[in-house]
Amino acid sequence: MSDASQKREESLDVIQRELTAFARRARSAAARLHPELPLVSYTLLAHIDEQHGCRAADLAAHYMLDKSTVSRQIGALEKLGMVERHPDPADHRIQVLRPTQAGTQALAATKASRRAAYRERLGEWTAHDLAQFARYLLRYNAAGDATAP
Amino acid sequence: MSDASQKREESLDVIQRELTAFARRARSAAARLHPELPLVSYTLLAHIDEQHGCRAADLAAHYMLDKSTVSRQIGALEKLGMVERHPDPADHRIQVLRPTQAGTQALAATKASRRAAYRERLGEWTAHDLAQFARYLLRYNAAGDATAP
DNA sequence: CATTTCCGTTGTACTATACAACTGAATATC
DNA sequence: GATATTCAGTTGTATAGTACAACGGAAATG
Repeated sequence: MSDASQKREESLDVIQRELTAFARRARSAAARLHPELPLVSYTLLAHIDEQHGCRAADLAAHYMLDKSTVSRQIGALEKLGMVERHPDPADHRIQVLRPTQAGTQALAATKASRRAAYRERLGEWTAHDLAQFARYLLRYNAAGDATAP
Repeated sequence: MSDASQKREESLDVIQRELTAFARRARSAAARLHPELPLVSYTLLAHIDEQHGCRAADLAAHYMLDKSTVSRQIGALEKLGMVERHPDPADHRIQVLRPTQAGTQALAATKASRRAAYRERLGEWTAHDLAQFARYLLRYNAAGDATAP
């Protein structure tokens, strides 16, 4: 194996290991830091908000979740008063999901507290390094959803 | 807010969002690609292997898992014949965990298949970008285990 | 129409996880 | 040296998140 491709392999191994380590820790850390709005709910709620309303099937597709999982998660969010289901007049099979005011607020609060945590954690980084890291992550995630990790 | 710190905030948001997206997908993708050795078991087994034997408490600390969780995971790995527990003669409280031959093999196989997936996914990247990305991930993960995401 | 396909719910089961209570072993304190 | 404390691991119990399968109603397609 050439020297260059040797280096590539090493980098790949590091990326694999570190991303996996991150994934392994993400949930517990999120649960600890934001008990009021669990990671999964947060993620779904954020997506609903960004899309300005969407269907359960969209969430399932986007996050590779079973529709039953999404259905229950939405149920939980509804019980918390964070989302509302609006029947679509044009197609009675569809429910359009929208964040309630409480949902929007909770989302903003969680987003702010997460941002603060990241700001602290990455406080030593230069703006250039942050921008580079963000760019790499975007590129990585865009590279095909089905291949990780 | 200054222009520079505006940029910082944007990068932080991207990093937060992309890492979260990754974490959300990691489990299902791993389960799909490697049904024979689940993500958690794989991770623990890999750590045991890299450390050339370690204690359950080390695993718990490193992955921020409860010791009961580790205990059960190790139990599962043992039942699969992938790890052995060796009592430490110097301290009878301690069990040194070691991969069995079967464990080492399964680990190698899974590692190879993951590496192949990564190689394909990141095939377009230059060696330099891979190295940079790996560096950032290492730095990120080293920056304090308790703050993410 | 009849069939198929789509959207969502519900029943059931499994995995990963945490917390608490416990056992046994080593260390510290008096 | 006896007692108390701390440490390593197990087990009981509970919970969250998830998948798969079976279903119901609604729409699209033949």
